[in-house]
Amino acid sequence: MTTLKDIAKLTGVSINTVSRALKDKADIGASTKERVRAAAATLGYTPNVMARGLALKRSFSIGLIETELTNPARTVLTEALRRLAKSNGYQLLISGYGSELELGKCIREMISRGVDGLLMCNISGILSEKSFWPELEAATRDGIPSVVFYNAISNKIDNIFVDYSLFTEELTKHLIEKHSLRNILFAAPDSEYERPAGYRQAMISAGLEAQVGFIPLPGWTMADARKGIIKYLETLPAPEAIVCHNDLQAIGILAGLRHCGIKTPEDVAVVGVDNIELADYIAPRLSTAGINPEILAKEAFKLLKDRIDGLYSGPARRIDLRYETFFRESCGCVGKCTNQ
Amino acid sequence: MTTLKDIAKLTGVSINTVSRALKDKADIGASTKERVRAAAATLGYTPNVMARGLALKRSFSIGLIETELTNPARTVLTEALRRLAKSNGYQLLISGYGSELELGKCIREMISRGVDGLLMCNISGILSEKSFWPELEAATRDGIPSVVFYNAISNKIDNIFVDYSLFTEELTKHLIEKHSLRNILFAAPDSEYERPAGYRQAMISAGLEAQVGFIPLPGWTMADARKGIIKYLETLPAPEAIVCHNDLQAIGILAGLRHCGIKTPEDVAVVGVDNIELADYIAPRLSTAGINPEILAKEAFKLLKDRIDGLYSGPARRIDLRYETFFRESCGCVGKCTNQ
DNA sequence: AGCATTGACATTAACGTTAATGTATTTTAT
DNA sequence: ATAAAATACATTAACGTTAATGTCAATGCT
Repeated sequence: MTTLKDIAKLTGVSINTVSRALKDKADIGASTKERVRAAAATLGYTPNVMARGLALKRSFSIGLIETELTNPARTVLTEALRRLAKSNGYQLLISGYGSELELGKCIREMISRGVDGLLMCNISGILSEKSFWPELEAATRDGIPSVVFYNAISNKIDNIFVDYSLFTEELTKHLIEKHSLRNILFAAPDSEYERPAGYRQAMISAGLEAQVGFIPLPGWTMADARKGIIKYLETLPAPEAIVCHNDLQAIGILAGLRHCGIKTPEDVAVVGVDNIELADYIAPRLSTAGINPEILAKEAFKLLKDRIDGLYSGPARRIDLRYETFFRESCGCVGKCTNQ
Repeated sequence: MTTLKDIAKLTGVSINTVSRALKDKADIGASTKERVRAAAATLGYTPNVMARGLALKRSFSIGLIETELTNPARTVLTEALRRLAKSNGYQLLISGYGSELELGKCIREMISRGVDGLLMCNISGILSEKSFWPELEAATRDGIPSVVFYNAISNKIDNIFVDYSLFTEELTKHLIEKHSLRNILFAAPDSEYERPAGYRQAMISAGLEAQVGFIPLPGWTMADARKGIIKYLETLPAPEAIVCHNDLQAIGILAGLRHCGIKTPEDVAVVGVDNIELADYIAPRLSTAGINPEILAKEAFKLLKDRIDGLYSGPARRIDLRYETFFRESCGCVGKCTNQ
C-alpha cells in the first residue's frame, strides 16, 4: 500500500505538500503538483479512507438498518438508497436485523463505524420498543443525523411516514364496493399492526363487523404464506377474498390457492401491498397498492443529507408519502375497473 | 463521542490501560478493569472502528462487487454473504457496477476503504476485459485476498466456478428428449456467453443445427424480456420452446406469451436458469436449473477467510460448484417427468 | 539480605491523513 | 532601498486506537 509518505519520499517534498498537491489546492506550485501527481500515478497511490476519516471525523459512509433484505420491495429501495449514497460520495453500510435483540447491536455497530448518517426502517413500530431507546438515544445524543422510514418513532428523529392502514383500507373498500364481496379475510402472521387495522376499518365502515377475520400465517415468507393458506383450507372454507400483508405473501397465497384447486379471481380475489415489480408479471397479475420506492429513497436521503451538511438542524421533520393503487387481475378488475 | 481518553481521564489511568482493560487482557488489575468497564458504560463508550483499523491495518470489512443487485438470485446470495461476513465480525461493503467503466472505480473504492478481502462476481467474464487489469493487479499486488465467483478470471485469483453452459445444455436436452421438442429458441439480450453456448451445444448434439436461433431481448430486465418476446411474436411465429438466460427473464417471457394469448406449457414450453425461490410459486411453476446460493456463499467466504487468516497462501484455487435441475410445470413435466 | 521475577501500570511510537501554523524566499509597493 | 505582501513550501499537532517498551514496587527464591 503506497501512502502519502512514499510519494513524499520519492518527490522530495513534505507529506503535507503531497496531500495538498493531490487535492489541487492553492499554495502549491504548478510544477510540484505535476511531479506529485506523476509519482502518485506510478506508485499506484490510493487514499486511505480510514485515515482520512479519522482526521476529518467523517467516515463517508451511511448506515442502513433494514429488516427484510431479500423482499423485492426492499431490495429495490435498498438499491435506490445505495445508488444515491454512492453518487453523493458515501458508501452504504447495510445491516439487517432478525431478532429484536440484534437491533441494538446494529445501531452500536453503525456508531462504531462512525457513519455520517443513519437510515432505519421501522416496520410495525419495532424501533419504539423501549429496549432500543438506549441505542437510539446514544445515536441522537452523539448527534448522528438519522432518518426513520415507514413509521414515526419519536419527535426527535426525521421521518418518512407511510400510513399502511390506508393501503389495506382502500384495497378492502375496493373489494367490497366494486366487487360486491363481503366475506373478506386478512392473511398475515400478526394482526396487531396497521395493515390489518386498515382492513378492519374498511369492514366496519361497510357494516361487515361480523365478517372480520384473519388467516394466520406461520411466518413472513412466501413459503409461510403458502403453507398457512393450505393449512387453513384443510379445515375451513375459502373466503371470497383475501387481503394480504404484502405482495410476497400474496404470491404465496396465490400458489396455495392454486394448489388447492381454487381459482383467482373467479373463486377468491386476492390483493397484496407493496406493488413490487413482479405484481405485474405473475398470473394472475396482482392487484396491490404501494409507494414509489425511488421517491421514498430520494426523500429519505434528502432529509438525511440536509442534516449531514448542516443545511437543516431544526426539530424533527415528517414527510407523508403518497401511495398508488393498482387494480389488476387478481381482484377481478380486468375489463371491469380501470386503474382508478 | 466518548473515547478512550475520556474514560482514562475519568478513571485516572492511562489510555493504554483503558484499552487493555476493556479487552480484558492480562497485565491489568481486576479492580482497575472493573472501574474502567463501569466508566465506559456510564459514558456510553463505543469503539472507533476507523481508528482501530488504522492501528491494526485491518478494516474488519469485506468488499462485494456485484452486477444485478436486485435480481432475486443475487439478493439471496448477497444476503447469505452479508450474514456470513457479519457473523465473522466483518461488515460487508456492497458495490454494484452498471457500466464497465465503473468497475475499476469500484475496485479502487474498495481498496481505498481498506477492505480485508474482496468478493467479485464475474458474470460473462467481464473482469477479464483488459481495461480492469490495472485495478485487479493493484488489488492482488497489494495482497488483498480476493475471490471471484461465477467464472474464472486468471490463475491468480481464487475462484468459485459455475459452468452455466451445462445448465442450458441439460435443460435444452431435456426439452428435446423428454418432450420431443425441436423448434427451440434461446431468448437473451446477448448470444455470446456460456448459456447460449450450452443451448447451441445441445441442439447440435441432437442434430438440430438448422433450428438454432435466438430471440433478441432489448435488455436484462423482466420488462425487457416481456417487451422482447411480444415484439418478436409480432412478426415471427412462436417456437415450441424457449430457453431463457435466467429466471427473471423467463418470468418476463411468460408474461409476454400470456399477453399474446399463448399458453405455457401447452403451446410453448419455457425454462429459465437460477432456480430463484419464485420459480416454484408463479403460474406455471417454472422449470429451471440453479446452484445453491447458500453453498456458493459459504464456499466463497471460506476461500476468502482462509486467505485473510493466513491459513492458506498458495496458488489460486478453484472450486467447481454443482447445480441442480428442477423440472416443474413450465416445460410440461407435470405428471410426466419426476424431478430427475 | 540480595537479586531476579512478576504484577500493574505508564510512556512512546505508530497507523495515514488533514488543518493550523511556521518559515524562508521572492515579489511588489512606495 | 526597504518594508510589506505574497508564494511555496515545511513543521507540528491532532484524530482514536494499539503494540512495544519502560518503570517501579512488591514478591519470590536462596
